[in-house]
Amino acid sequence: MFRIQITTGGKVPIYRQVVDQIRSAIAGGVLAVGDPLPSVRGLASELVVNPNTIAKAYSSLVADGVVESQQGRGYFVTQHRQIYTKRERKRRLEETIAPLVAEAVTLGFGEDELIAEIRKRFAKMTNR
Amino acid sequence: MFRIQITTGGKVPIYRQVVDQIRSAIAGGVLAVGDPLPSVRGLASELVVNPNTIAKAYSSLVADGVVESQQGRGYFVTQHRQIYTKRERKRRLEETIAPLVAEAVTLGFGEDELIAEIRKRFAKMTNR
Amino acid sequence: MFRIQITTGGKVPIYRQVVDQIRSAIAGGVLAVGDPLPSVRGLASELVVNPNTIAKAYSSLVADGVVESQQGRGYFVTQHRQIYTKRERKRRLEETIAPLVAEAVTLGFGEDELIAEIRKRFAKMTNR
Amino acid sequence: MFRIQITTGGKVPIYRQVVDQIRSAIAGGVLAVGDPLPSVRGLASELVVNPNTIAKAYSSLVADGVVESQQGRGYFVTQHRQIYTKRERKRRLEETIAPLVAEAVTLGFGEDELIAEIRKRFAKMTNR
DNA sequence: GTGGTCTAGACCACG
DNA sequence: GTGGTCTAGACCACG
Repeated sequence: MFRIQITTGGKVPIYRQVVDQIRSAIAGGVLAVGDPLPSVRGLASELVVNPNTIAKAYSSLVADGVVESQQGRGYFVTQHRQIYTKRERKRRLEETIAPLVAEAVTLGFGEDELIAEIRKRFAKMTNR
Repeated sequence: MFRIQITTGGKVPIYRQVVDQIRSAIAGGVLAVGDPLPSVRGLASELVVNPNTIAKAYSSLVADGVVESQQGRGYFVTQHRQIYTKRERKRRLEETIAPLVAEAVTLGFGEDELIAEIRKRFAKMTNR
Repeated sequence: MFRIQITTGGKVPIYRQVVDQIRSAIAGGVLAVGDPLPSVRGLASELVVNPNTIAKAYSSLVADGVVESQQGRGYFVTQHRQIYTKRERKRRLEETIAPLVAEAVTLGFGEDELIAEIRKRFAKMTNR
Repeated sequence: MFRIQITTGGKVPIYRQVVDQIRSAIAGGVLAVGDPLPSVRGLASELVVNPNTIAKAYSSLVADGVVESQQGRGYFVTQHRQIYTKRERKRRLEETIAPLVAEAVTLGFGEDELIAEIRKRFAKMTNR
């Protein structure tokens, strides 16, 4: 079953977490084309956050063409198209990796430990 | 020679970029224990940013125990002590990993591709 | 009710006074887990100082893990986790004790007098 | 024997450490009235600090009437007089204690642990 | 309304 | 010359 989980108090804003997790769910096949998203109010009350926050996340997904709004029925997953060129995707990935590796080394973790933690994170994502 | 480069207009704040790059330089051995950091004012004028922004970055490095400030002399790389508990270090690593994995998946990268990129990053760091 | 009071013109910086008083309030139970801190702007205008000064104080409390910032909502007292290693905690305590003892001796107080005053301070904290 | 020890990288400036330790030595009887202080240059080279820093510390002691300069011979301990009223001394002590106790509690130390550390600090001072 | 980042600039302490 | 603190004020992101 598809569940969104957020953490508060960290640096990542709630709406970003919602966006990222829905994208991940689509990319991972947990949400298929045509599937409905949870309702804005339902999800907001479940996560105990402001409905505006969920609405903002969904709007951002609509703007990116990942989901569409059907008047009065809710939000649904659309065909997800790759937007960036391969080169651009790689550049963005490398840009994100560099600070992570620096942080991990600062915290005293080695290459293999970091990778083990990343595999755990992936496992957690697909299990959900 | 050790140079810091920043990009403005993106979502990563300037002070964060400075922190990340100095951490990378230390992790990669470009900056060794006892080495001075560029002076706050010098770096600020070189990067054309406000000295307060650099001061904020340096303070954050001091809080993590990787550099220290010597009254009236400047900032220096310290002998790296582990100051956080194992639990806290793990919490921080997970907090950093979660958004990265979400971003990678959003960009269409799978687990193995991400890990390959991370290994490349480690290799690049130690080669230099 | 919880009030912060500062003095200017002394050697203790304003942001330090704010940090110390909030710590005392938490240590003494005046502020409990989950309680909000005064808003940055609200406290700044109440104390007639710049909001940046309060923000600096609050950031320092976040770094020590005693409060957390919730995006767009404010700062809240967290469940207190021990984030530093035993060695680091001891190092910090010694660093704080050394100047205190020097000051006490300079003021003409002996070991037992100082300790009596410290016990009084603890008693005052828990009584409130 | 009388030895001054300083730590760099902390928040307490070097000249303050020198001043405090000399005052403590006098208060503790390690330095008696008429005893000479180490020479400015000698102490500076021993501590590997700028001679101006030592000169500044000694000037501050002269200004407070704790030591006196004898032209061409050096600095000597004079009769130390209490400057503050009892009430003022106590007020200053309490002012210093409050943040220490808050810090100790934040770090997870209890009353007895803090006091044990303070006794250790006193022991270290008199042994030296 | 809440915090987060940044600039421009001042004044001071320390070495 | 070096960092440390603080002000005044702007603009933006988040909820």
